[in-house]
Amino acid sequence: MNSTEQKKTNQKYYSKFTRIYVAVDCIIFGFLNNELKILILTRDFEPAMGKSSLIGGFVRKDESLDDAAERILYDLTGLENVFLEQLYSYGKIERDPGERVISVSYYALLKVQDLDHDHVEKHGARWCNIGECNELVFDHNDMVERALTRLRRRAKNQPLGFELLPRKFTIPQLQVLYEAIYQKKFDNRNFRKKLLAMNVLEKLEIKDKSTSKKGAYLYRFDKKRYNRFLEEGFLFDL
Amino acid sequence: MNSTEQKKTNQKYYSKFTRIYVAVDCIIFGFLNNELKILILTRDFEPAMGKSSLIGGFVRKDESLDDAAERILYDLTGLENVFLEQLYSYGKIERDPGERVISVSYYALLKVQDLDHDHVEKHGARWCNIGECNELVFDHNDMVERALTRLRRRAKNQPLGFELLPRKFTIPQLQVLYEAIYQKKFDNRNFRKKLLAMNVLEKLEIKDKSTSKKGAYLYRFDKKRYNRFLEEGFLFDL
DNA sequence: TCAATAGGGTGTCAATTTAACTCTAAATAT
DNA sequence: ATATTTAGAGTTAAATTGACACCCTATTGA
Repeated sequence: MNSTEQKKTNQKYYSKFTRIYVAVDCIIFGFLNNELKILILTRDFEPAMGKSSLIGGFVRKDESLDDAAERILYDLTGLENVFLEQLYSYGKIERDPGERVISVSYYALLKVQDLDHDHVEKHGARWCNIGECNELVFDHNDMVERALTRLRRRAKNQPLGFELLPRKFTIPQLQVLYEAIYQKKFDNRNFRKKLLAMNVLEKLEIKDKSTSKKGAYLYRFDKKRYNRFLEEGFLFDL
Repeated sequence: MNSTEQKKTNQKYYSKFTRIYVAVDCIIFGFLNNELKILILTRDFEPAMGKSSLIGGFVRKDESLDDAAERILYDLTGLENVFLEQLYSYGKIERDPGERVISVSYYALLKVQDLDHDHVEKHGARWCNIGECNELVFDHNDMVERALTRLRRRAKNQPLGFELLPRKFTIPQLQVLYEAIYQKKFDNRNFRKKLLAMNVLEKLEIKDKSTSKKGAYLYRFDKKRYNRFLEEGFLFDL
């Protein structure tokens, strides 16, 4: 059997089954005004026109799931090389009242200072505080909740937090971020101690004075040290 | 706009997009002969006829992803109410050479003593040791690896291990299971200590003498105590 | 019947890790 | 110069973890 015949046979075999619309929905996290937020938009199409939803789109026939997620993220934000991870697939029959649609959710961590806010607003998207966006369409609230759970777990074992801050950041900034993620205060001495003990930060000789008179030293995440750290099998836990 | 018109509009909107075959593949774990194994089968259809693969099938239009996974598991094993959790979705364009297929993987934990082995064999499935089934079709090896990683993580934070043993089991049995899962030895005193400290086991007044002359006490997992335990926010870690 | 065997069951201690805690230093604004 | 504000550092007690060795019990077969 040659390749063409092969394909024909397959298509015949597969054609007994249903094909289904597959969508990707993104939970896009950002850290603004010392708060953890996600991007949402108001739907300008049916079903559920006028309601708030996550940013999503359909998977095209010439792209993988990951590609689709990257494309959707790029279209909205203009950003590439953003932290993006698949989360969970939602497949209830009636989850989208319009049609049978399966949705694969992804969550992204943006450095908001890289963002062109006008571009985002032009697409009708806006930032919504975690915990204040409970009125999303379909099963999007479940998606957000699952994303938060995942983020909280991941941020304990991997230095994910850095993905939400500028490349250069201070330790107090990082602490505020972690406090926003976990919704609780950390002891600053212990936070600093554990963080520096991991030895994945490079201290710069510059201070950031935007938040204090004294000024706080800037640090940079050192990916090489982090990789060494992973190979040695250590665990990151704040 | 009434409901029928609504649906029509949606279909028109959605119809610009591609529909895709969606499959479910199951990584079915079992504990036999003191080893952790998974069920695989030899494909009797194209593509990749004759090669080994996980157990899978296509999602039908009248069932959710979870339903499809349960159905596939039931058809092969005749079992219901089995531990089953969604794992990850695979969406590379060429992952299945026959057609564009997206696969949502699930992993299951079977109590093998509940299993009708003839029934399973009639379906052409067989048990394969973890680590000895590296020659699976498509991306199924990735699926197995991801399932193992997940199982190892979950088994630390939830008493998942019980799902792979009979309802009544001894502590040494459980330890052997955990050693098979993590591929390392545990200290039996520490294992027992931590396990019993969680207070989710009910000790029975019967001994199992199948593995020793002295006999080991049987225990039963106490779901009520476990739920209380979860509500109090404790963590299970061996 | 008694000795040997094979696996089951138990407690302590040292080392490490975690969590709680308070003050001084630096820079700016008044 | 003085007041204000945030950054940054070290100690100790408590809890947790991990290492470690011996006796118990039922069976088997000499």
